[in-house]
Amino acid sequence: MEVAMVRVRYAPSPTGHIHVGNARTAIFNYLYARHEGGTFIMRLDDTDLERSTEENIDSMLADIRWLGLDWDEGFLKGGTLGPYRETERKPLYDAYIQQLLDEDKAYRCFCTKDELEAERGKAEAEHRIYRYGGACAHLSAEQVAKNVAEGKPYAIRLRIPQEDVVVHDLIRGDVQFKTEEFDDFVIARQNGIPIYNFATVIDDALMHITHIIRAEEHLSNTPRQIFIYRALSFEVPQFAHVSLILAPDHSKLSKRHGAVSVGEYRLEGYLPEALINYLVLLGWSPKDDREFFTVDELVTEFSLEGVGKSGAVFDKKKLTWMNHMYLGRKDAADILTILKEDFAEQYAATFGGLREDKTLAAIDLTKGNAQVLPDLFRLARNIVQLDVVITDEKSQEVINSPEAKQVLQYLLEHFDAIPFGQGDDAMSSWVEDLRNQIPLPAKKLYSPIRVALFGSKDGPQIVKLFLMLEPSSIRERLQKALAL
RNA sequence: GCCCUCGUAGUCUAAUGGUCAGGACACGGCCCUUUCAAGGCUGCGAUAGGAGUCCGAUUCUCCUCGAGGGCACCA
Repeated sequence: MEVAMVRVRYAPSPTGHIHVGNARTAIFNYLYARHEGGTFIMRLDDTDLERSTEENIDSMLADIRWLGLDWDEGFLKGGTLGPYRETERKPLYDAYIQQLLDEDKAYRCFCTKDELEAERGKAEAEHRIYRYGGACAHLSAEQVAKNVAEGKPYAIRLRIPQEDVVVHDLIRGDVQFKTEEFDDFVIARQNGIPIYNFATVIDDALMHITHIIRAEEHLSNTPRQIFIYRALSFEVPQFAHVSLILAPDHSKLSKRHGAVSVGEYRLEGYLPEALINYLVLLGWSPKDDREFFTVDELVTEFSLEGVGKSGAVFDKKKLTWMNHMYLGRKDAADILTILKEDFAEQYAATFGGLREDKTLAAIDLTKGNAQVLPDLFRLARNIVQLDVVITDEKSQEVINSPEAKQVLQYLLEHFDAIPFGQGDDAMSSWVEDLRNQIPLPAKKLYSPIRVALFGSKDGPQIVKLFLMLEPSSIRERLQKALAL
């Protein structure tokens, strides 16, 4: 027997940049597909014409590409089961709606909005659960024909069988729903456009999606979707509902909580590998203590069994910490490429016109102290620019101290003794030996030097600064600092 | 209101019907180091509450509470 190939999809509504919650869903789908050797499909749920602009589609795709989630089939990629935009699939929806009508599994509902509202209001007043009363459920063929002939507008409702439904969820187990919770719901509006639950089922079924991995908010709608699968004799796929990502106050993550989209994190200077790593850990865990994973490692390790059930609060501090770790380990050359592309303006302002090896060295020297990419401009500027800007008050105090004068004075007087060009070891021992030359505690001795050369009492090792900077530049910096 | 889901420290999480409930972020201390970061050690800190089953429950059952989601001719 042939094992069915895993096919999963990511079906965003292109309304702009991708929300981190959506991004995590995309990542889970991607990882599952890759882990199973399956197919990852990209479909556009672009029926919201107002918001689904080309511009929004572009920024959404930019986010996906930035994360590195390449898809095998679908929008812009093609495939045999397209089209892959919902707006181009209307004829398919129409055909299946017609089929349901022909088989009397669905019917035309001529009720007006007012009538339905009255019905709903009455139910509420009587404290009953509102369900569609079924006024149009059993109209005679003649009556229907007459209404249609008269041009009465109608929606299409699906007949719901009197049976309980169980959703077999790969993350949550069996979830039971009672038949009385459902009424004959609308699958196509008066204007003929199908509602989301219908379109998505047709799309998923026709594209032979085997596993639907999506956010928990869809769990309650899954029974309705299952009714549609059954009515059309489609095979019901496997479901996996992932819990939501929450704001620190446990509310929905929104703009008022700061950055919420992938695009914003990119602009703030986060690395895609750090974002992915962090996002994956929100809801998924290996069964051990490991926390750092490359995408390749995630592909081998990922499983739906490892996905948790409870909602997760988005903790930017931990993301930032993780980004910091990734930055410290990343090649300076790779960092430089990103700075040039994503932070062109700041790059030009800080490193413009500079020899690239100088820039690389400065980045290499300071990347371990950066939390997000733009930090590098602040940190590296004092290395590559002629004038040193003192970064904070504490550092200012250090350079103003009498000990600082003493140290800087000494260095200038013995400038010729500094072993420039004689290698790391020589410089190292010279820096070491300073402690014998100047009778000061290490802290008092070294921090003024760092402030003079780097603008901050914290940062690179003194030895590295002496090795990295031009001797003439060092002399100048010492003089300037002394003159302060 | 009805339905569904979830509930381990401030946050992300691991584990177990029976060892000190483990790791990470954050926070505090110590070590290392010329500083910060990194690294090492360490401290603070959790099984929402109540019943029940059991020799024993954080784990199984029920109730309560809390949080989130869904109930549309939105997606």
